[in-house]
Amino acid sequence: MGQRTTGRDRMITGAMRLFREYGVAGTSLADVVEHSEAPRGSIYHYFPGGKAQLAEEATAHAGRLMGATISALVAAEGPVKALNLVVEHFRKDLVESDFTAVCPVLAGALDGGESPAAREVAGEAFSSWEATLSAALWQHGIPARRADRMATTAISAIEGALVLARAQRSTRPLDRVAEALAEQVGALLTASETQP
Amino acid sequence: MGQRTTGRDRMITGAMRLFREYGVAGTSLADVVEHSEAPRGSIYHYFPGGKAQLAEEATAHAGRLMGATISALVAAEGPVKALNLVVEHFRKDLVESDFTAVCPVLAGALDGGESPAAREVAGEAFSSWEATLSAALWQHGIPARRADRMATTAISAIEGALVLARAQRSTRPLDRVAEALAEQVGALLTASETQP
Amino acid sequence: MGQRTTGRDRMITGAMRLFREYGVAGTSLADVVEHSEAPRGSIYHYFPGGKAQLAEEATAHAGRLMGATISALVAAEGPVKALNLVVEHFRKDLVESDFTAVCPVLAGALDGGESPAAREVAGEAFSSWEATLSAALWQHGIPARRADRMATTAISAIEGALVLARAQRSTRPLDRVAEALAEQVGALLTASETQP
Amino acid sequence: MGQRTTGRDRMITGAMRLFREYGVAGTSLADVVEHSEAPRGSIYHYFPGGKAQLAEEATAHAGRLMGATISALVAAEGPVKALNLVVEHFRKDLVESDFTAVCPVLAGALDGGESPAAREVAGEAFSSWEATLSAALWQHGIPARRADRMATTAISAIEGALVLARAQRSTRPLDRVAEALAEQVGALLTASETQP
DNA sequence: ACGTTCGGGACCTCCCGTTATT
DNA sequence: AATAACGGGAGGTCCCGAACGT
Repeated sequence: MGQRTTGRDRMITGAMRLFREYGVAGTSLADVVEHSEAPRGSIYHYFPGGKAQLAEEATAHAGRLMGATISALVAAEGPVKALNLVVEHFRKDLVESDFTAVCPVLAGALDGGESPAAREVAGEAFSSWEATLSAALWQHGIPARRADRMATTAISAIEGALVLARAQRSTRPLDRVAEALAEQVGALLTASETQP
Repeated sequence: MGQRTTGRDRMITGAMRLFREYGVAGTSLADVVEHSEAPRGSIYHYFPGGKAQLAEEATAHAGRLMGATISALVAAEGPVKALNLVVEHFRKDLVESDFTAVCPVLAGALDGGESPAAREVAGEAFSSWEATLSAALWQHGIPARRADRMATTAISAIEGALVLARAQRSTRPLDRVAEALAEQVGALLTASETQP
Repeated sequence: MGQRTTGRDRMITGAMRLFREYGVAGTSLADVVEHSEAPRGSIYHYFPGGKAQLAEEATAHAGRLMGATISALVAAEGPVKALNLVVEHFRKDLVESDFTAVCPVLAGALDGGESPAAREVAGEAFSSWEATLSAALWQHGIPARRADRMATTAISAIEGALVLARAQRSTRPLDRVAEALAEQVGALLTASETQP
Repeated sequence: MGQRTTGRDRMITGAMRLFREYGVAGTSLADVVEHSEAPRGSIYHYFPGGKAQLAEEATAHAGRLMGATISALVAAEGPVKALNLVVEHFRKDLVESDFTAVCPVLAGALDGGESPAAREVAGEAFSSWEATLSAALWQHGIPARRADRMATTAISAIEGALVLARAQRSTRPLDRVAEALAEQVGALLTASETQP
């Protein structure tokens, strides 16, 4: 804490921001150093693994960030409201970037062969999100199997809606998915309360 | 009729195949010509717009293909089974490619600035799929607003599940989403039947 | 006479126009067919020798055109006024093209190895112009040796002034050369009259 | 001091040498790196502006070089002999290159749109040469207006004669222009001495 | 340690010439 | 005969990784 932002950190966050807009393959290291205001030659010093390592760490970082957010939100607000706020978070980034920024973890997941590790950590991030969400649903009385299905579907639908929203340059997919998820999760919750 | 596959066609399908595995930016035109067994120098002849045009046409082609499939399936099998078969279709490609191939339209939607047109046609493809699905749901008695939500959510969830499945190297996300969609759509349909 | 302009002619004149602005190497055959409104595939039919032949013929054509102009002018107006009108001619093209068009023959002379023939015909064109001018000066009483020097210098100075004018985006070099030539040739003529 | 020739310098001088023989458009960067024995990938490092910047710097370098030569010669030898030596200089390069090498600044001036900056610096180089020469003539008593005319004409005639000499594969145009310029400038000087 | 300078390679563009059509 | 479809090849851009100097 209180740790000043080092060049390495700036590179990771800068890369994250670029990856979610242009993808990993669509982002050059020159772009990263420019948007990070970091010296050109430092990248190999900080990331001996090169672009692959940078992609991996940026994906992992983004995965942890969003994972922490989800955990905090479900604990504080419950799963229904948490999902809404997560969607809200992505929608904000999307709109502010003029419908280009999707999700850095999605970018890592779709990296084409350059960084198998990035794909792997993306998978782990998604798994973690699913687990957090499923656990919260289960704690609200939803059977485990059904909670797993709902959690995976929610994460998938949000990530997918981001892609649709980017393509259509509209928040409509995101809005609709948010409504549908709220309705479906709400239905599951009321059902679990009436038959304990 | 009986029109033999021309170099141009082979390039589009080859590009489609590569784009869904490596993304647009992650695919080089050299790769395309190699996998298409098409002449190196003909790209510019067939696609004066270069890679951007190729990405646009490949995305459009994939969008129309899947659109036609969805239309046929919902007409023949009804929305619930249609969704299951669509998932089946994507799952097959995914597994056969060792968990790398997602959806060409998704690749076009995420193309980073190189081809705005590809993103646009991806958006149109998604819209068309949503419309087809929503119409089918509406014809089965589901209110329009709810049908729209469900259609968008279904497409989003499937596309998103593909990304999760690729990242986790597992069909589990796809399976779970398929089950959840079947359940949710089924619930809507039975509800609409009981209150005509 | 009355001969309609054929595709071949349009190509030569179009090439001439482009060569004097962008040079031979800087002009693509695609540009030529575009500015000539001639079909793409015709170029090899009309000019089996390809770009080299086109450059040669365009240079030759331009050389003959200007040669005829010089001949006519010196015959009708005498060498002093003829030189002025020749400069006038080049200046008009230069200004109308926003200081880009120099002389097609100069372009042919500077063609880099692509077409040795173009360089050769450029040399012949220059020789012809020099001869015409020298003969005219001699006929006005100037000694042969001095007439040759003057003719070569005049042609050289005009061609060089075109380059300077293009680089400086100004007609000043052309204007100064015109004045200097008029003065020098005038001096030679008056000198020859006084001591026959 | 004693600074060894770096890759960048070798590239500029190599480019200069090629440009004056094949023109800017007729010279490929591959040729430059080959004749410079410089690494292939360093071009963009040394010249971020690419070929345009290389053309600009090569033209500027050549312009300064010849400008310094002219200055030194007129100071040491006077304008008449200076012009003769300048011609000598160009003639040497021309003959040694088997009548292909003209003047790098002329090449920059004729660059077709690829590098507007090269054309501009060529214009400045010519202006500088003109100014130096005109000043020298004025210092020898020739009226300013006439000195300007003579200077511009001399530069133009030499540059033009180079083109004629290249086209005709002969030094004759250069020789004639040298004689004519010597005669004309000599006449002006004697005239200015007799009427102080 | 840290950062600049440098090197090979591969990307996309597109040009020129030839081969099939009409 | 005249044109369009097509092929190989090279050009310029620029990227990523390593070597060097500070």
